[in-house]
Amino acid sequence: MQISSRFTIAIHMLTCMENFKDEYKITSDFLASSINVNPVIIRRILSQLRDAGIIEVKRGTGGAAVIKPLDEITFLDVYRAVECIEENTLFHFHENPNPDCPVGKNIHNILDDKLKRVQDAMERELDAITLADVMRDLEKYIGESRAGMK
Amino acid sequence: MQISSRFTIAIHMLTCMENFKDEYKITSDFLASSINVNPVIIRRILSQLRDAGIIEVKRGTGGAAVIKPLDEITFLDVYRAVECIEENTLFHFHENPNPDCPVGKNIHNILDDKLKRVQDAMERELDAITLADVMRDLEKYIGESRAGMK
DNA sequence: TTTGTTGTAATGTCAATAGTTACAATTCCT
DNA sequence: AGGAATTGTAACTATTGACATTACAACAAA
Repeated sequence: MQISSRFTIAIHMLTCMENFKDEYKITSDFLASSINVNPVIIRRILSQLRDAGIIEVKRGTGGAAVIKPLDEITFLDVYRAVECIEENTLFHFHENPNPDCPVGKNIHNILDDKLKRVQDAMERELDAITLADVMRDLEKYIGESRAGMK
Repeated sequence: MQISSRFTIAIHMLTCMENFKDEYKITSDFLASSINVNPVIIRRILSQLRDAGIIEVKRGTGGAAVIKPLDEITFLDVYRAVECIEENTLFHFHENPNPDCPVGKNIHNILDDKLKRVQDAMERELDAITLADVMRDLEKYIGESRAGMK
């Protein structure tokens, strides 16, 4: 099973919001056309990012904007905002191991700390990457394509 | 989205196969009763573990057994055996970013190495845990419950 | 040949993702 | 005040993957 595309869509959205903030009004339609998904998908994720305190969204008049310093928005923040996952549930554990079997009785206790180690390792890495890193790379790519056009 | 329970089931299966290898014939029905899932689920995972070279399964007469040293069976081996995931696909990327947008055009290039870092971190940790660790903990728990019975 | 078992196909149920239409609520502009 | 653009959300559908279940052919040993 994969982590849903909501995560990469959310990163894409934030990158657009930052990159185009001075040129365009950032509406769900605008974002939808860069990402190529339905505007309603975008609005749902906008709400999740807003609830996480990462962006603000203007009703009526429209427009969304990042409200946190980019180097304080980690991939983990975005992951937690859009992925409906509770703590310690990256792995789906089979529900009803047989309590009358010595293995079935103890398997949960045995595995829990090990699975947590794995999830922690992943989240540590997510926490070490920020939107500022993404913007830096974007400018590099855009700069290169400009140079190529000369 | 979560990693499917096939993974914890597979670890449970291997633990049972090792723990009961001298006492019982390890059939899919036997494993199913410890894990509390349908025997057909077990047989499918048995096939995957066999294809990965971790166990052997006897047709006709029945019985499955681990054929690798426990400390050489890592969680990553099991994960790869049962999780139908290709390399670098932990994250589901949205398919059609707009190539006419500077962000849409570059977002894949920008994110790919960062997502790979996250997946690598997770796999490194999975690679550091082996079935031998699980068996060691199991014996500890079983020992304690025996002591408690005195 | 009987028995117990594996391997696998076929089918069903359920949950989550993702797409879409529709529209009330909101806000700005004139 | 009225109109235009936009957000927030409900409702519905389609698709996919997980997991459960029944059924049975293939197989191996007693």
